[in-house]
Amino acid sequence: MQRQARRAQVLRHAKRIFARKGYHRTNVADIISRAGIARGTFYLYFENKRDLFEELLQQVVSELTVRVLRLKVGPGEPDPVEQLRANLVRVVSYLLAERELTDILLHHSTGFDRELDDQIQTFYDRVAALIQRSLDLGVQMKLVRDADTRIMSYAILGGIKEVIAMVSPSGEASVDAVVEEILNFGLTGVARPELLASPGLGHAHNGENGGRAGSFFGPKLD
Amino acid sequence: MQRQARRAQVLRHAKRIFARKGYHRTNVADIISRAGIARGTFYLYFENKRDLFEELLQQVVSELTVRVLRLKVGPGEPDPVEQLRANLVRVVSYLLAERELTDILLHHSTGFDRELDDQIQTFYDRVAALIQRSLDLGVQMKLVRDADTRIMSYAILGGIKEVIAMVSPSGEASVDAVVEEILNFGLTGVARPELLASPGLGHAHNGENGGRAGSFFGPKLD
Amino acid sequence: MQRQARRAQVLRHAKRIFARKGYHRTNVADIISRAGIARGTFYLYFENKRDLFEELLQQVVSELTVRVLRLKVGPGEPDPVEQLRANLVRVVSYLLAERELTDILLHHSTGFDRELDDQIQTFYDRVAALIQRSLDLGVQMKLVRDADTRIMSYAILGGIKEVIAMVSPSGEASVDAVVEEILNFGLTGVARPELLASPGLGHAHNGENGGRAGSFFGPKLD
Amino acid sequence: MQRQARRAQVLRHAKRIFARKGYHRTNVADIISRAGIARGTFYLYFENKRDLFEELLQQVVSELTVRVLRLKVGPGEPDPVEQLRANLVRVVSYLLAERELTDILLHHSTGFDRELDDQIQTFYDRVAALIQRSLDLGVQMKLVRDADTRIMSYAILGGIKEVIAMVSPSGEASVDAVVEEILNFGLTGVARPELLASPGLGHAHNGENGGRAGSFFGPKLD
DNA sequence: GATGAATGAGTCTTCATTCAT
DNA sequence: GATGAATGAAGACTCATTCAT
Repeated sequence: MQRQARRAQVLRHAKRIFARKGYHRTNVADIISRAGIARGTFYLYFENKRDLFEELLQQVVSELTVRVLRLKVGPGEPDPVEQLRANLVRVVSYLLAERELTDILLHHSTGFDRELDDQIQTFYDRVAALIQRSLDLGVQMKLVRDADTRIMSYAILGGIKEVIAMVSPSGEASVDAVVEEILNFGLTGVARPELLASPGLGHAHNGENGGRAGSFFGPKLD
Repeated sequence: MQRQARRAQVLRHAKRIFARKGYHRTNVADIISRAGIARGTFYLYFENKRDLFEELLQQVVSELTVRVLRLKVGPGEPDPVEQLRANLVRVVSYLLAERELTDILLHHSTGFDRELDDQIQTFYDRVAALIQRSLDLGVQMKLVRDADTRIMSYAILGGIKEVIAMVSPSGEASVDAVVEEILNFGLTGVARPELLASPGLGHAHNGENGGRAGSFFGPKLD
Repeated sequence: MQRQARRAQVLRHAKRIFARKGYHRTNVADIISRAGIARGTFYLYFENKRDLFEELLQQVVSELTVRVLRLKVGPGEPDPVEQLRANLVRVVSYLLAERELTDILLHHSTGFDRELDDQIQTFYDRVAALIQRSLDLGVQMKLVRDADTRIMSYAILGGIKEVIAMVSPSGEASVDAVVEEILNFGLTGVARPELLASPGLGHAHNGENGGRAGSFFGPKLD
Repeated sequence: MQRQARRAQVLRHAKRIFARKGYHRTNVADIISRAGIARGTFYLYFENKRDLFEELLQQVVSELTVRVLRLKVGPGEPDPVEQLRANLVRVVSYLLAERELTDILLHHSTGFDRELDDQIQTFYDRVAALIQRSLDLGVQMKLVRDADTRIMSYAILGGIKEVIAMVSPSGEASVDAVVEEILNFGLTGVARPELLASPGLGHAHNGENGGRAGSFFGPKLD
């Protein structure tokens, strides 16, 4: 287990450097000097640089995969939104806690390899598929409007990624606050709810802002 | 002009290769062999590989910058949503028309250089700021719910990016369809509008159709 | 003759640049941009860069060769020292007038080519041989001490080169002053003549500095 | 020490090649193939080609610097000429022993770099200054004729350089013989001493053996 | 296991020279 | 003759990986 400890130590240092400089600007010399090991030792624990990087990437990916659960419907199951919220809390808290892995995933997980690129893309596709499934469920339950849930799911995924990317670097951010914003946004968009509660987009009630909403969420073109 | 034509030719080929393989896996040999020019010729038109890449990147960035207009409010100005839609149409149609540049921007614009990275980040921040400004405007006009518009703006930006990234490679997407999905999603989220104007979720006022979404868009925990 | 004028123009500009930067740091682009001609035009007048450089070098070399005359002895011939002085005046005045060529010869005429190197070396050897011949003549006439005239000749040559190199860059220097210093030095070295006018080196007369000269120009070891 | 041995090995081979071909015609491939090392190994020990060359150059320069001592005057100090001789013996024996470095210094130490060029020039200027100081001392002691000691010092320096350059390649020169020739030449020039103490040439005092050299070391023209 | 010296394939970049217009 | 775009050989340097100790 000494072996595992060493590996972990190197991974820890490499993680930090990869997060900061990305894969290509990080060289093995950086890693070993930070980790305080010899060049040869590095290759005792990792097949090569790419292998180490891949391991870090798979670490995030699998941690995240574990944290995203399929929504369950049925008697006795928690409210779907609660399930969403719980998913988000698990994901976001991990991402914010593991800022370096997050940075690697969001900023440096692209462009070495068809293989790694695909791996990441597959992960995102899986997440998007889960989101889409939830949406489809919502549509079935008439809770979600009947739109292109595939596009929706990627929009939500992208929103989450970008918010996390934005929030991540700047020190401490409240997981809950971020989750609520994402959740609200994903569910309701930006519009004030009372302006929307009429059939169709843009047929807003006349609210207190005297009819101008009509011109804001105006009629769709299509 | 002969000169400009040559440059354009090289840019065209390089664009394709960079889009496919990214910056690091693309070498000058790839570019020149595709472009059918000699090694020296390349350096006649570009200072170096990075310079060429930067030019492509700045091309997208500046084209997009031009296409995103600040919303204007006031008598005689078009409906804000129309302005949003117009922005989106300009942006999305460009991105879908310039698939390769889009790929470069979305997948390969990170990790060589502090400088280039910053340039891209600055661009995105500018876009997010424009979005946020529109949202703030909406809040003032009581059309947008009063939430963290900064986070919202990044969520929207991220949504757009991810949808474009998903839709771009297939090449079969209609600009209008994509724009409408994004717009609807951004404005109203996923929920059926008539379910929203209820207590519990987010900052919603107490609307008239209380409680129907109770089980799905249920009360926040915090 | 238009052709010769063009050539001369290019040579003039190239001369200045070569003098300043040497052969290797000077590139064809430097020369043509200074000379205001196109790249191709350069090769209309010169076979290549080396050819141009060689021409400049041969220009100095042949000018100098012409200026160094064999000493003539015999009734009616001028005093040998006058002949030396005249040689020096011709050489030095040329070198100081043609500072750029001088710089090229003294600082940048080495290290491209066995051939050019040899050419320069041959030139210097020829000059040294002429000097040696003068010295041998002097020895015959019992005016020059009987030493290794070959070494002497190179010492004189080196002295001249170094003095010219030192004097050359700093603007105007009097040809006559330089010539006299060289001549005096070459003929008499540094010692005060009256301390030497005794047989053998180092058997100085007791001068006004009370005998310490004896210890200064002390007895030779060999 | 293993490291130093390797460095020394590379330096040794590089020295030989640089001496033979100069800086520009020598490429890294030459050096490594001679040294029997791989390309990468070269850069393990030297930052780049210039760095290696600079090191060789500084090696000669500093060895020589150490070997040239300021003349000391005062009771108990050795005879000044002995000190000169000792300096020369140290310098010349080093230069003849290190033929390759000598070649590099004398033939290939010019024209890559303002910086290196300056370094060499500074070295020569320092040596010339030391020589000048000795001469000034001699003037004070009335042992050296009162002439432009600055020019004299460069003349002496140049003489030494040229003699060494001439003598070095053959490899058959005796240090002592060369030193004596240089010393005699520097001190007494070429003239037979007994002919010098006459009016007419240079700054000679009127000595007792007036006029015998009249026809050879005749009156100056100016 | 650990070390770090050695490796060499891979890339970029320069620049003298050519040649079609 | 003049031009300047194009050429490509030559060379420097990097860095992930190997291997003898």
